[in-house]
Amino acid sequence: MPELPEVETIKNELLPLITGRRITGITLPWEGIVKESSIEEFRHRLTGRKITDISRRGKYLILSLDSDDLLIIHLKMTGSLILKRDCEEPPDYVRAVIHLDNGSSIFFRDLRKFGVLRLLMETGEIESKLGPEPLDDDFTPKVLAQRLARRTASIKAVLLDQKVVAGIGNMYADESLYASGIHPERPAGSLTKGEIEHLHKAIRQILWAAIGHKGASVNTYFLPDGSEGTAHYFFRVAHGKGKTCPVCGSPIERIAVRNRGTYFCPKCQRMK
DNA sequence: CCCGGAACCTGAAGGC
DNA sequence: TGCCTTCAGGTTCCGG
Repeated sequence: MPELPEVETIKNELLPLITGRRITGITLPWEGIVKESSIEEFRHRLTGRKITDISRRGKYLILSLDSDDLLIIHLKMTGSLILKRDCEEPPDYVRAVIHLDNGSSIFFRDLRKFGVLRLLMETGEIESKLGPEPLDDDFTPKVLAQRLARRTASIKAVLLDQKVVAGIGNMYADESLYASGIHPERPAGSLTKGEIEHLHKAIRQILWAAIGHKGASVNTYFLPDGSEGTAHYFFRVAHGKGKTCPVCGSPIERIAVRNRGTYFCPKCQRMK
């Protein structure tokens, strides 16, 4: 499940390999992956264009083109981008292929077909859906506090809201709440200043560390070369079925918050 | 605006 | 063995 660290890793890995490359064609084994433009228009606007940059905002990947179009990629839950030579065996579940002028292609594989490709002229549409980048310098505890204030929903649900903070998903929400000793069902607006400061620090540390480990390959996430990240080896509660708390030894509990599997230590993360 | 639940999808895993 | 149910969890849509 690609969240901020996984998407950041894909961006970092692809950047030196595809910038400057020209797109020679698009293959769409599943046309439903393209949103908001016709297949013909999509192909036409991409074919022959040069990729000038690749960046990330929240969980979105943004390929900049020399036409000033932006190719917006969202991997949703099971998407990954695999870069392969055209002479190699293609991966399974390929929904789109971006053919490049150096004999390689970017394969968008996505078991569950939730992934999305769309062309935009500017980033306004995705900016309007996203809150601050948690790793930017201007994401301060005060900014987080303002975004949690007066919210009655659980802190877990609010952390998953991309308008509050961009890029946090189920795994890193659980890890951040565990690290800051906050019960996932606490109303977001009830957190104290000290708890918010702790949570803010935990979010940044955990996301930075996960990027250092090139993301967490808990399910269908792979790096563009097909290898796996190792961030999940360092998870303390996320996907912690049958695990025990590394601090107090209590069994990790699983509850559902907004239909999300939520793991926490009932002793270290109290409701108060 | 805020909140929670359903929908979108497909395969793996577990129960019987 | 095989069928059935449940689980996985990012985003959007919809009703309250």
